[in-house]
Amino acid sequence: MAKARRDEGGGEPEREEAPGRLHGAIARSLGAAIVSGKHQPGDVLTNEIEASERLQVSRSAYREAIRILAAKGLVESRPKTGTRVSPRARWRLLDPEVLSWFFESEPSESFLQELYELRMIVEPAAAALAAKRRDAGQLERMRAALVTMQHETLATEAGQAADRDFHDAVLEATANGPLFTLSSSIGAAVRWTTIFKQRSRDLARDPVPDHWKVFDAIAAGREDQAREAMERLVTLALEDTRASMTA
Amino acid sequence: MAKARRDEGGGEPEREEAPGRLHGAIARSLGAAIVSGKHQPGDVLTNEIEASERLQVSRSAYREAIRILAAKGLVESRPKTGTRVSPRARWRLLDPEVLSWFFESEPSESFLQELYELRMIVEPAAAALAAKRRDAGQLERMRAALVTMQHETLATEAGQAADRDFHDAVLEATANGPLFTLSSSIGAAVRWTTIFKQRSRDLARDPVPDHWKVFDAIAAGREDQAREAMERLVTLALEDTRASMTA
DNA sequence: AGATTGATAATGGTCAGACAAATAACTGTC
DNA sequence: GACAGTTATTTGTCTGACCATTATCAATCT
Repeated sequence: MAKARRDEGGGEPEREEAPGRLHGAIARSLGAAIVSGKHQPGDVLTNEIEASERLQVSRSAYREAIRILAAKGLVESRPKTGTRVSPRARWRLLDPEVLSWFFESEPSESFLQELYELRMIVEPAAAALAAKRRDAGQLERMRAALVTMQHETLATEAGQAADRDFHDAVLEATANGPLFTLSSSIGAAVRWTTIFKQRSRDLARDPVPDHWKVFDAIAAGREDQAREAMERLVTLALEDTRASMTA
Repeated sequence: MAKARRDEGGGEPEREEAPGRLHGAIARSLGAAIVSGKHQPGDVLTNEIEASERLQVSRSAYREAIRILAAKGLVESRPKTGTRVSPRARWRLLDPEVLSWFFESEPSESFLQELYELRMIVEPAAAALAAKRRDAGQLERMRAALVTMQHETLATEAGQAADRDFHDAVLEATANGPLFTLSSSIGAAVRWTTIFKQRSRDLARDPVPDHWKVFDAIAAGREDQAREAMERLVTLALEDTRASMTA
């Protein structure tokens, strides 16, 4: 009899999404607490025995979580001293997971600003490279993304995903592995642009035409034009975001 | 009963300077094997029991190593399927440790090229930002680095460290956290420039004057000038490296 | 035959408790 | 007061067991 594969029918208060692996969940929770400032750099975490007891998990699960955080530069462990939060300069701020932990609670305005600055540096250059190296498949992916974006508008999740996908495709078309790694960071900035704009109900400017200009330049192989078009796009996005933030 | 084993019964040449934590050593060894292509994306690693037995370590130590690699996007574990090497697009290529694993064996020429491309995008922009925001302490750090560099030349370790420190200080002076994160990547590229140049004994061009030009512009607060000076510096470094590589 | 369902087995995931190693802090000595 | 040895605390590692997930394949039903 069709055993429910997914039934969480108990009286439990609905948990979030998939709890996934235990160590992952612990890492996420602790990581979010760190990047949000609940645990500040220099703070010493409660020792493994107590911590694992409090969380009702085994010490090994807790330790694996700590290893994850350490791998991302958030904490450092030493015998006798314990595990302490590392100075912010060592955090891997561009790691996708770290980024996502940042955005679990609302990130600070200054952090968003810094991400935008990075975008402004990276994306125009990426667009120029993409104009030089894009292949047919990548062009098609960009085109499809923009079509979807136009259809769905940024009000739907599908539209927003298409937006991110476009920027992702541009990065990919640079054929530069390290550069492509920044995709998640760019994506995070893009996502929050939309969120802020939605929030203020200020959808005055339609971003799609700006995107098409970038696309056209990349398709035509015009590097400088692509760079400039992307620069305009990011500048406008930043302006919109800033306007929505202060509002 | 085997007690804690630290002896070298097998004869594996692991005589480096890595007496650190065991899980860290395992992660490093496996990570290096992955980025060097010894284990290719899609490959399934031998299961935890066998792997830990072969390495003569406990399963927990091995698992913590795997967690580290997973946190850096190099592998993915699932029950029944096992742990497999992730597609390259998920690797955190800008993570300092991943980078260092890359450089444990000689990295491919194309990878170095990509890092240079990133440098060319990031560093000029960073220099411009630094010109706008640098404080006295950061300026002094840059100056001191260049003085050391001049004294020691790039033939000594101290001189090379000073070189990296200069570039690091510039990144720091941007007052942009995410951007500063790229310091290790830039540093890796800088380091290899020197290695290649040393190798070919072709120390024709003295890089110090180029550095001073960047410094002067940053000290003077001239953004455009700083950007251009840094652009020249990186371009020349790339040329030198390319020349040494083909030689 | 084809699709669906159920059992099987392989693997990672978690747990428990013990001992080892490192080291900050303390203590006694000179 | 400086130094050396001791101690206590914490992470690090080990062992062995059991749980959870899921790809695979066989049995069943349509």
